[in-house]
Amino acid sequence: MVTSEPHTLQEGIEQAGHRLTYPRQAILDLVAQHPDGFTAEEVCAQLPQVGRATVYRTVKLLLDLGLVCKMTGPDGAPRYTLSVAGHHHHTLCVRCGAAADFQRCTVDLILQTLRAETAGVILGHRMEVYVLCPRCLEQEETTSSGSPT
Amino acid sequence: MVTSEPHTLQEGIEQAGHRLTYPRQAILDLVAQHPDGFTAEEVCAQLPQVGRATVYRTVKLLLDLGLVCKMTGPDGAPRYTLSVAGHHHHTLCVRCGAAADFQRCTVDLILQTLRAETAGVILGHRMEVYVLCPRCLEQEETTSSGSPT
DNA sequence: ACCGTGGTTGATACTCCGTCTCAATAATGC
DNA sequence: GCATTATTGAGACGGAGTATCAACCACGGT
Ligand SMILES: [Zn+2]
Ligand SMILES: [Zn+2]
Ligand SMILES: [Zn+2]
Ligand SMILES: [Zn+2]
Repeated sequence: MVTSEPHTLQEGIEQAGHRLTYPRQAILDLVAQHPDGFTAEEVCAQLPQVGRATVYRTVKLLLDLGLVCKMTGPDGAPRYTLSVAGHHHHTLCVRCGAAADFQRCTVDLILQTLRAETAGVILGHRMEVYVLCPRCLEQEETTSSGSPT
Repeated sequence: MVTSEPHTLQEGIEQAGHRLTYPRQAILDLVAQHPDGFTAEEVCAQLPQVGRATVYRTVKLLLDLGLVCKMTGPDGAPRYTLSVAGHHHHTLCVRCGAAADFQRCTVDLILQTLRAETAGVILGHRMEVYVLCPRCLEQEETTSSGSPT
């Protein structure tokens, strides 16, 4: 079992037969430091030495390799986060964007019902739960009671 | 019960105190003819006499009034469809874009679990089911068995 | 019917996000 | 070290939506 489940982004890239170049390494490092998720533009901003095209390409590569997940904010803004194994979805903080996984996907129940009702074929689904994360919630409360401008 | 539940887009617009102008009327008519859903650009294309800005503004207006729903395709492309009363979601054909409602949203079950687990606050959710609609499914089968190029 | 007010329009410029192009560059195998 | 090939990055490009702003039109008051 040499080339099984990659445990790091680097491994994933190399196992897929892609070169681990400097720009990629930089992006991977940055991404790994943001378990809460990130946007492509955030990466661009923090790595001015790396070209925008390369950032987008690398994110897409990670996406194709299943190493990161693509999420959609309330306004449709795309956001990415490190992927975990297995079927899962995310909660997304509407304020800071922090993402968290949740595995329990009882969507299957809904799909079963749908499958029985529709003559078409179900291919997949998307689900996102929008939250105010504990940290932002706390801030919100502090602000509203503290300094009522 | 004079100004209750609007039954047409026109009524909805007027009840909200907005003028029912010609451009709007044209957009509303077109939208009403596309129960399967539509994109803003489709409307633009079919109504060259109406400015793009107006199309986008009107769609946004309908959205704000809750008369249409905004969906997100697998690739993130926005699409709109006439709204129905009550909490619901949509199935979206990945091929032709046709949208259909489904009311049964057992997402609540998931949310209950999440609520118990998280210290944050759940504000909302998004869910879309991607399908190959009956019509497209049929075509697919016909094509693959009929002309194997 | 006329006028004034304010909502509405639409051409255009602009922003944002992401992709494409293509010559220069870096990694790899020999 | 050299050829081969993947990768890079500056900049052009494209699609989607918004901002601007002068012209316009619907409507209420007279
Ligand atoms: Zn937060
Ligand atoms: Zn699921
Ligand atoms: Zn279809
Ligand atoms: Zn729901």
